[in-house]
Amino acid sequence: MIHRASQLFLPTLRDDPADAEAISHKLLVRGGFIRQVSAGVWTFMPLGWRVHRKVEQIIREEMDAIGGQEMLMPVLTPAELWEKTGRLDIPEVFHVEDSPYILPVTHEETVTFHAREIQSYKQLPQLWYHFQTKDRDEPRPRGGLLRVREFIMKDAYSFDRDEESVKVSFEANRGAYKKIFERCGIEAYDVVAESGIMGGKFSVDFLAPSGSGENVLVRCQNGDYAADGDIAEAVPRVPTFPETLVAPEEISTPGVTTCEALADFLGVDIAATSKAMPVTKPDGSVVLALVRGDDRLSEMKLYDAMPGESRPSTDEEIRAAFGASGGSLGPVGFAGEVIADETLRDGQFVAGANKDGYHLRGVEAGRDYEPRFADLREPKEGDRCPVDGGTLEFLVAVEVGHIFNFGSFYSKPLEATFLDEDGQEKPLLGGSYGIGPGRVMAAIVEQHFDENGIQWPRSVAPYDVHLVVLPGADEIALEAAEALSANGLDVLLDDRDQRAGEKFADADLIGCPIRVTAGKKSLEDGRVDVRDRATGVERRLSVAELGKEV
RNA sequence: CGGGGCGUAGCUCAGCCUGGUAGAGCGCUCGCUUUGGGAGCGAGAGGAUCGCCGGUUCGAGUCCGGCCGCCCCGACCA
Repeated sequence: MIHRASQLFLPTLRDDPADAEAISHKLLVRGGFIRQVSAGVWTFMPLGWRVHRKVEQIIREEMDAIGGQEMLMPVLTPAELWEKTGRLDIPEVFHVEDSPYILPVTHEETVTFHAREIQSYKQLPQLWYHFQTKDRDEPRPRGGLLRVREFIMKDAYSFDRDEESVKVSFEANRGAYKKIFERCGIEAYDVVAESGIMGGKFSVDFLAPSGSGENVLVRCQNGDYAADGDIAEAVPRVPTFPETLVAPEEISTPGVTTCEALADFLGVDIAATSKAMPVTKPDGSVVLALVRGDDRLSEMKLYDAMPGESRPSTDEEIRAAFGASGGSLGPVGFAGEVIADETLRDGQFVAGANKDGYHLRGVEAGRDYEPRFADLREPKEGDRCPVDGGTLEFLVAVEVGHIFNFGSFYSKPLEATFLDEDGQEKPLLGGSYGIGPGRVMAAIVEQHFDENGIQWPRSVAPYDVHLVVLPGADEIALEAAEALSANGLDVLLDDRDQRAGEKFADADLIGCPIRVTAGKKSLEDGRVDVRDRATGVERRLSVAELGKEV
């Protein structure tokens, strides 16, 4: 197939758009792939839509390969369904004014509505999917296609009879996702996602390292460990402890309220200090979370250690519970519960004395206070791999896929049950598996570009070949285009009346994997120049060779 | 929702501090010369109620107030 650039709606831009920061945002806009309509709301222009559809097709093939059945569920969804599952109050849900409908963020309710037609274990398992628009009133769209308010998602849903079967479905989808990302040319890691907030259900994220993104991927340089930065377990360095004391010793630390200042003031390793973070539970009780002075408290992990709605304590609550202000708080003498990070299990630390302007040296867990231990710290640069002690890398990443085991969360309220072999009526066990092709596009660009533009992997490129026609070479260019097209390749024939430099610049920007140039040199020797976009390697081939070799 | 920034031509921006009748480059049209990495010369068209509303002033793109939109950081994120 041949498309003439002179007839396409393909507005490329010489300058970066003023409001773009992320590479993928800049290049996709400049290359004429996408345009913004309003914050987080985007149009895919002809070129962008071609890429989107290629990504879709890869996803479709891999879903079909594991037995997925494509269907299409509507966007408009009765709010009633969501009322039953308790998701109507999710703030991101768009409500349609003066109507009983909502615009859903995903389709679990709708798919479970249909799953009610499953009657017997004999019909299980099922795997259904569709590509459909999702609307989410995101508080903050950002980064071009990286986070948007409306997008097309491939969401798949599995239904199974028991946990064992759920596992099989889940792993099948995980495998399909790996193939999808591989085929799209994306380096992605499947990592266990934060599960605490979802009440123990299991989910896996696929994180693609990227120049910009909202997630942090923690990865061992030896390749044996990868995790979401929110919940990664990493091995912190061992502190240098001062001389051991038989009992805590009070010291005056006037005006010292941060661990950094404390370590400086006392001349001790900051890792040998402890940091107290009081939180208040719904019943009003104050719990003290304790981490090492050089660590940050992970809210996610604290939630895991102490489920329920807690929040940082107010100044008044702190004063009442400790008799001191923030900056001088510590576990010794505190009457409430203390949850201490594992790093505080051994050794003696400097802690707040619960007396403004004073700290205690030589505070030891188990001797001076009785904590409950938990993993509470945020992993950080310099930590070691929990598997082999190797160096950990912290990479900004984009979440390109999320697979989720939700059990009977939806089937129970929506009464989607089946009759099992033992004659018992049981709720279907579900899983959901999402990928946003638009975000995948952005991630591909984030991983494949240079200073001149995008370098699409062949599998998703808008066209296989960008054929640059220079003056006088129209005839041989057309022959070349037809030879390539006859070979099953999609050709962008740049027949615009523009200078060579501009055409080359556009070709680099748009990023088709192969560029063919027909120009003066072709007229001399009857051949064309074939250049690989990614490597820059160029060779001269006859039209006949083109058909065979490209 | 908190913090910061921005809003002037299709695009990228200057002008605002210090108020006085709106600018540049790119783009667009035509011609000639050029033509293998964003050309040169000439001619030309069109183009911004300076985001909106209000205020101050003889006079507001410029100063003041309010609002809206967009971007970035944070919070949030099925």
